[in-house]
Amino acid sequence: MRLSTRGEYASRAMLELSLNWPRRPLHIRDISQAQHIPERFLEQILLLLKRAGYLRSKKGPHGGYHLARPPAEITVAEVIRVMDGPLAPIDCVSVTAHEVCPLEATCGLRWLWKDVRDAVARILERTTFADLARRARRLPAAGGIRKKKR
Amino acid sequence: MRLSTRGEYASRAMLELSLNWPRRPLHIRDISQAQHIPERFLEQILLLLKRAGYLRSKKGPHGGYHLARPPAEITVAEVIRVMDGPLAPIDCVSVTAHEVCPLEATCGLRWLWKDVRDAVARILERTTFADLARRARRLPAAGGIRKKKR
DNA sequence: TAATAGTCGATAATTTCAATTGACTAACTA
DNA sequence: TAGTTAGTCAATTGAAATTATCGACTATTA
Repeated sequence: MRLSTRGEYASRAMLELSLNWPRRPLHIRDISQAQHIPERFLEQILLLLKRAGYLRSKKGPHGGYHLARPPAEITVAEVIRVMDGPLAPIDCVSVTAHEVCPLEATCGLRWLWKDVRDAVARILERTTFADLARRARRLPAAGGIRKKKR
Repeated sequence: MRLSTRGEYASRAMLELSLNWPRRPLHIRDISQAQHIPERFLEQILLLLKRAGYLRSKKGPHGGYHLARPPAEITVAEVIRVMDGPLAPIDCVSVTAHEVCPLEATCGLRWLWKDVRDAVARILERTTFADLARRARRLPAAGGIRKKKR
């Protein structure tokens, strides 16, 4: 029942970008350092998020990534789905992947996995990156969310 | 956010054993055939469940596996934990794994993953195999058994 | 045009997962 | 007690997914 590292990195990166919103773009490197994500791996992740329409990018000096929409309009569920696919614990219960389950007896379990899927989806679909940013800012904030040195 | 095949097989096998409870033991082969689970793989799974105290076994003719406790006293959460470990989507939020997260900014996400973990745990901890068996029996049973005539 | 910074495809490294194997032990039954 | 049934166990293989890295490329800016 685990979230992939990709999914975790993606949500952390999106949060970092949301904390920065709507200021100038962030470099891959800045996000990487702030969130301790391997730079080249993060590069891939951001590219996927861009292709999926959640980020925009700019090349060259003063380039970088920024959100394509305000944080309040992006849910965690969307981001996780882009990175990891359906939220459902098994396919026969997925809204986005639906697969017909050939076993009768499995059906004794189907409603349960559906309950789980729904519970997870409910939480992740109602939580936006604005919610996350709001709560992140309120924290005692040790060390440095804001980091300006170069 | 996926359930492993192991976890799925284990819960199917436990359901099969619960449907049979408290009659005589089931052979690995019977469970394997009823639930379409590779026999030698199922063997491993049942052994783990036995070692964890959920099953008892008997060798020789008329041997097989049976539940160590009544289905009403075994939750799905327990079985999934035996097979796949903690229910939590990430470790820093797990009740059974516990890991200190070194990042401040991540904490902006921590509460969310905790909510997800709790939601999943709540469902899987309140659902017993007796619940599953009850609902499985009630199904129309498309392939094999016809509904009883009256 | 030099430096910056994202783009892209390929692939390497690692880990996890699913499954298989063979040799073994216990229990029953004829 | 011999023979068969059935679970036990450790080791390992194979495959797939995941995580991560690389190098060459393109766009942008000063």
